[in-house]
Amino acid sequence: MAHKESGLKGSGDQIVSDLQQLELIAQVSNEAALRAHLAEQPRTVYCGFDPTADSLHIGNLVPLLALRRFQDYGHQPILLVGGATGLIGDPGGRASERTLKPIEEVAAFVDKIRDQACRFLDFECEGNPALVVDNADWMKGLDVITYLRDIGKHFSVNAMVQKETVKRRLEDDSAGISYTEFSYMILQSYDFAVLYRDHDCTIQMGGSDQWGNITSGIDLIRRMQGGQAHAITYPLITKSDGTKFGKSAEGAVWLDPAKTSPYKFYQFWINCADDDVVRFLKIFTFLSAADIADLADAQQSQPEARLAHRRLAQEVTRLVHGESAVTAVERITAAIFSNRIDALTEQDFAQLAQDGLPSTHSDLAEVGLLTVLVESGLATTPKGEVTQGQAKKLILGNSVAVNGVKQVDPEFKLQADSGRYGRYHLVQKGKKQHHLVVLKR
RNA sequence: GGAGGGGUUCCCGAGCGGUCAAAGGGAUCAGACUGUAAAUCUGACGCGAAAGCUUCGGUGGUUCGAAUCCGCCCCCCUCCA
Repeated sequence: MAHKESGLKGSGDQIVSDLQQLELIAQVSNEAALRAHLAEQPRTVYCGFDPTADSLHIGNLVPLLALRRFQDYGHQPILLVGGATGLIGDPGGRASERTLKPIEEVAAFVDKIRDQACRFLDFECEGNPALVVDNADWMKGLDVITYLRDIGKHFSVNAMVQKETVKRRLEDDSAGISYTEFSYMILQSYDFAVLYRDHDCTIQMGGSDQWGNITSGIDLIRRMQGGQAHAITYPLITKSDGTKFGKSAEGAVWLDPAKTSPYKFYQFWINCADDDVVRFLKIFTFLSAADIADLADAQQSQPEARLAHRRLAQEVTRLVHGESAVTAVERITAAIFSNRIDALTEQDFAQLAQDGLPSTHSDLAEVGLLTVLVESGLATTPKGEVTQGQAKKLILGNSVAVNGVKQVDPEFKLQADSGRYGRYHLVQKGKKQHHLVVLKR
């Protein structure tokens, strides 16, 4: 993903002010020192991503976009994939011990995550091309004696126990922490030290829950190499209603279109709360401060127009899935939420399925509504199972519409000739979930 | 290895021989109101149309009857060694 005009975006420490304005800085090791450091010459910044799943999710966009902002100011970003640390598990941000994943599985995750993350940075540009590294490269060969003598010796358990992430687990009566996870901090610190040594990387960025790990990396660099490094953390993204950010009904919102369709992805953003939209525009888009201020005004003066929401959804979807996905997804959205269903042409229907609206094609000319709800997965219980009972409840609860008409009869059948253009049925559950059923004509 | 405290439905958390499919809260889904928002109110929330069936770490008992009592096993936490 190219994004030229980098490098000349003002003096090197302007990035700090920018991030501050965007509410993207939770803590900084020493602001004055960091600013001086950045202003002096282009620097190298890194952020780590542990392979905990086969895709990144929207929470990972925060550091990814922040790295790109650094790159736009002429600094070099390093993207570290935790092929090794992912095998250990970070105790941070977790109330209890992780289940270790099989080694092969993590290796597969590493590949996917590397590919995904790369799209957000520029690897070709002059001067400060991004770099991807995998900490398995230097951890795999590390033997225990070296680990304990050369690295472990620099860590005081007394200090480690004081770190927030560890402390919380020690104080929790029901959790505790294994030696494995306890050691995570050492590994992450060592990463920083290796990057400092090999790439002159002097800044590490991470979530505010990484603060302890990052600062202990700074300490390690001072002890092993006598160097001075810096830390920047971003706040963990919260939602105004206090629920966890990044979760939708089906769980996390993934960047992988196979796991979260661009349509759902777009819908996630357009559905965010009013109180969050401006903040999200700052964090998840590259819009200028002026544009964001305009959108904020619009949001204030005519909230029902949802201009800010729409722009947010467009921008983020474009960033992650590209321009054509935005077009496709907006076509679906317009059809479903703005137009009337009877205004859709036959081509429109055909296009909906292509654009990524969930759909099924059936060989039958008739199919029961219950069956449709079950097979489409719309009849998901609060627990996450798909059952016929749930389908019936939904129908009886006045929650299901076919081609815009509510159906309250559980025995209702979709028939080809009663559908639009002799085959299309748009089945709707609640206000926001749709499924297109195409029958045999 | 020893002593003590725990493992309950998606999560937290009550229950401690029948009235328990299991209080309460959260999350989730739906309905109403709206703006594809928030807040609020209502309903649903193990499976099943129902009879009924399957749940309270596992297993074997005691009992007419167990999430609740007993034995053994597994796992977690704290302290001691």
